[in-house]
Amino acid sequence: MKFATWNVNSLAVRLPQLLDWLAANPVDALVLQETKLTDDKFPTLEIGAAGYQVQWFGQKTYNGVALLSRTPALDIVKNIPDLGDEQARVIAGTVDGVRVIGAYFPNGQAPDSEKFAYKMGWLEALREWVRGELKAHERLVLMGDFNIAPEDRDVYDPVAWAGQIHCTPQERAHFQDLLGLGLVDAFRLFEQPPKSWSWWDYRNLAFRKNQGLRIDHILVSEALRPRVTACEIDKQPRRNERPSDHAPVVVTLQ
DNA sequence: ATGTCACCTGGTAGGTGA
Repeated sequence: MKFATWNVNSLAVRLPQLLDWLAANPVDALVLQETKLTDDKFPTLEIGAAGYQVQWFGQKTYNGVALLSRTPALDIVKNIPDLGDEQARVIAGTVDGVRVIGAYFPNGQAPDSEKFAYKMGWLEALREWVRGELKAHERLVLMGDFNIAPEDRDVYDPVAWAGQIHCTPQERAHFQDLLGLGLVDAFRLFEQPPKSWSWWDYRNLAFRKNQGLRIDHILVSEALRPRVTACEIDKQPRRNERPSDHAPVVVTLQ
């Protein structure tokens, strides 16, 4: 069984690449972030023709998430219950007995900004909601664009990025809080190439120079951990002519 | 290199968010 996450940065632009990727990587479930589509514009027919069920939750211009799966996803939840978030950032469903949560964490802009305060509140609400989800679902996967680089080895220049957005102690503490609920970073269960990133800025020739961050993650519950046999970042789509700035991350389970 | 992309409004450019 394979699950994956990908921030596509506009599904309207990236749909052909998504269909190509799914044809080459027929995962069992895939969560998308930054679809940037209102619900009436979601390409259900094309994704259905590719052999996937899909649940989606979007808004105008910003954010937007989706959950694609081979088998129908059950018990769908959109956004963190009771948070009252106006931004479309979370979609969850149960796929083949696994609770799958796909999330587009707030960017946070800068540590002294209002957007950072929003990010902190959102992270706290997510943690408390996921705590309950784990009680209800022993087999759980939380994946998406976390907009957090958990450790210095997840940053191409940790000195330059120290204290900057994605790398602040507050964000990293929240990441550790999620692990503390009984989740594990699937990527770090395995030996990985050094300088493994999931996002490269469009600017500054960052991809060509491999200057990136690892901010897209797949966390699995303790019950799933023994079943994880691989976790990889697929850089191939980032080499496309008109790529998303993020690469997909894929986890394989027995 | 100060090097981009996607979206909006309101237009043949500027602002925002990432």
